[in-house]
Amino acid sequence: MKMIEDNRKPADVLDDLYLAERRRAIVELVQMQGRVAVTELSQRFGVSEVTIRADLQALAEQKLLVRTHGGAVRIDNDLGEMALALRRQRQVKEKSRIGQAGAERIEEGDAVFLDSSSTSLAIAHHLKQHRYVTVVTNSLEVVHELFNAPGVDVVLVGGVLQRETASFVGAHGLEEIARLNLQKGFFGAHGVDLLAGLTDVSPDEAAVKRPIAALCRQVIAVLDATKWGRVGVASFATLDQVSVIITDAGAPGEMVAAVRARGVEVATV
Amino acid sequence: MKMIEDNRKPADVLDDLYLAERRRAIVELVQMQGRVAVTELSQRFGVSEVTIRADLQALAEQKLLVRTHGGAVRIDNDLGEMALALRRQRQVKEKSRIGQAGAERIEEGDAVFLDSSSTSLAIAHHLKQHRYVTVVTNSLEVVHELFNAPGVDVVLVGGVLQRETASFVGAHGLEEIARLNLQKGFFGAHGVDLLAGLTDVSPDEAAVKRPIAALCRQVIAVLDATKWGRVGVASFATLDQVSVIITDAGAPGEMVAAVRARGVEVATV
DNA sequence: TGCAAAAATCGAAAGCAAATGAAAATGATT
DNA sequence: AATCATTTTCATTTGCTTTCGATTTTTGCA
Repeated sequence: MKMIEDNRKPADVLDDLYLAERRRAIVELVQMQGRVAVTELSQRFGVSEVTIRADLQALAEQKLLVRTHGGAVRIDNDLGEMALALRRQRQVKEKSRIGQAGAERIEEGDAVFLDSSSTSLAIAHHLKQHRYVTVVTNSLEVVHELFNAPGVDVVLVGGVLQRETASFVGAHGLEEIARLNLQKGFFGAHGVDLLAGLTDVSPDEAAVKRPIAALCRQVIAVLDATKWGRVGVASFATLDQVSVIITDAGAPGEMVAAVRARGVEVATV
Repeated sequence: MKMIEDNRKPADVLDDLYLAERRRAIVELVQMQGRVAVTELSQRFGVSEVTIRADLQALAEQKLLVRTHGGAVRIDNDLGEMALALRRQRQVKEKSRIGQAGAERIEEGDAVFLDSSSTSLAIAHHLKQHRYVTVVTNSLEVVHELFNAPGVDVVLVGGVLQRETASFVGAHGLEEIARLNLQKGFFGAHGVDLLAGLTDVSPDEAAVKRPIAALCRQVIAVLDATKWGRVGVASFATLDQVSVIITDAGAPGEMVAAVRARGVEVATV
């Protein structure tokens, strides 16, 4: 079914632009919207479709956009493909209030660690507006998320690429990280348990997190309710190391109470 | 009504001043309004349109504005992102062929280094089909390119993110890299010179490449023709360290001969 | 599904008015 | 008289539109 747009909007029509102005505007539009139609542009700028086609062809030759039938689309930017490959996890990011709560605990001047969990990614998303923050991470997605956040310095812990988690393992360059004075470290985990502490399903991931957790003044675990009581194969931090657990409503009351009794702050958002 | 200026021109120099003043005013107008029309300027300054056109042409040659039909618009010094995208598009064909030639030198089982140059990215592109290859890099784009190449193991050299080049600097984790037995290292460069060797414009980048170049059995420089004879601020390898230079037709013959005389293989694609 | 008709989109060519540049003429200043 | 900014004149170019036949995509129907 086709959507019929009622475009009776004379106010939106940009008339009498110079060629260069119109083409600049087209590039801007295509950057913003991702796609434009010849008809739409023709109406908006008050010129014929032939003229718009000439514009699009010229702009396509300058690699400023990609021509398609009926219009044009944004040029495939460097990191767009990766975003596509990892789209599933990104949707989660939008909804997470845990990320917001985590970001609120980060102050100007802080140096923090974010691991490769989806909750860390959510924190990174909410960090974009911050300034004078240094983020240390082993997550490719966190780097991607913060690539356009000029106020945030990003330090990536190198290593071998794990494609499943888009992260790097192998503990490369820990000596340099150790000099960084990390105030807070945010760790997702597969499970939290009184005995096993924070655990991960991947021993490699755990091997990266373990020494970094030891470096952080505060270890902050970010866990949704389902993680309570679960245990993964590899522990990377004991409960004694953990300062704060950020979780959502639905965390089992007895476990929360037990954890609090061990001196861990539990924040529910 | 015509505006008549009472111009008792007192001295010879003031004659030029009036012209210069009008042009300065035009530049100011264009900066403020974003756009000006020839007719509008003609009326405002009380001179003919031909004169205004001469003004606009002169100002356009000085890059103080952009000429259009009927007027002129402000110079667009907007997105650095776009500039980056454009820079990346330059000489695509040549770089692709250089990348192909570089990729052909990589065999099964090899461990190679790729730096954060666009030619290295081209090599990565042609490496996608290879198997049992390990790529060490400090380039975010190389990682991205190889993310969906399951036959290629990727090791990222960590460090501080440089957004302009999408690379990581700071020499994190070089000890681990040193254990890797790198057969070949591919290095783009800002210039190649008999005395300075391979040079880069960024000291930080050079600081990463220098120790890695020292680790590689073979240092292979990948350079398009424009790089010959240029020198950047920071050297990262002497010519003696270089085994092969891959370049395109158009490299200056004398320099190529001189480099060959120094025992460096030069491959032209 | 599959295929043909219909609709949308496209490129080339022709036409037109505004804008342009080149060259000669004007005019002011020295 | 000489110079130089400016103007006038005019043939040419540019930007745009309209038209029309050729494509491509979508739709309708089996």
